[in-house]
Amino acid sequence: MSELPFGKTRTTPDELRTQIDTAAAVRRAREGGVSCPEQRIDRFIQIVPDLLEWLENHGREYPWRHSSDAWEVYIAEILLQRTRGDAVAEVYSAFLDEFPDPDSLANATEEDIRQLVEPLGFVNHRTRTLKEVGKLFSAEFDGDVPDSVEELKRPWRAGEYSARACQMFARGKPMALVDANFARVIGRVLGYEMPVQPHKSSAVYGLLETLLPTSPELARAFNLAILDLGALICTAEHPDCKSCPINRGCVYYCTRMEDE
DNA sequence: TTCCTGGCCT
DNA sequence: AGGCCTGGAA
Repeated sequence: MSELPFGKTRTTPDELRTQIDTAAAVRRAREGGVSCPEQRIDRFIQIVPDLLEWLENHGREYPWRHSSDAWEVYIAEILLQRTRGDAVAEVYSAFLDEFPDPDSLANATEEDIRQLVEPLGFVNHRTRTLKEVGKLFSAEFDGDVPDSVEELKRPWRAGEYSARACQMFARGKPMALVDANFARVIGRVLGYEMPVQPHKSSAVYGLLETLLPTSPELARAFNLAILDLGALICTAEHPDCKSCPINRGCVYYCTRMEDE
């Protein structure tokens, strides 16, 4: 097991082509309204190594990224739902300190939980979810974290993204992740027409599945890189395209330059 | 007002 | 699949 927080950040287009079904990606891209999809996907594969190198130098160092413990990662994913990483980092160690395993969470009072997640918002939601997580894992999984997406999704408000992220980042199982960041970044880079709710679109999941490298270490780096690029550079408003490590391969950037 | 490593309800 | 919601922060 590698201890590198970002996974494998050194790769080449040739290595990626052995791990990515290019023809399938082109098909998916075309379905999403991408013009010249063959060239777009080829261009994308060429800039991925730059993206991963950028991650190596600029990626965010959060404690949950240094952990391969399923409980620590799963808790992080729950706390991170629609919440900034920096905010979660403020309460994360205190939370794990008090609730180091499902049993301790199962035995906690709502007030104990509420107090710890207070600064994050979604307080009622999160308190209920965490309580359910503790009780369910404690009662039905012998105090362990289950090892399948379906089982990880059982607690109320533990959904597709959180479950898949846990399997990806804790268990090293390559998983396509779709949230607002992935949709925005991929949509801009490829010129893909994103639906209103990308995270519930099977077409978007399909596209990300085909683009995801098959090796766990590259898949990890790929996912973290897009996540951090979306948070730090390719932001919803006023993206910092000039600083973007992959602007040379980005439809959004190139279109923008032509307009100016 | 919008955004943040979405998910639930109908 | 579409609508809607939760809260602190920018």
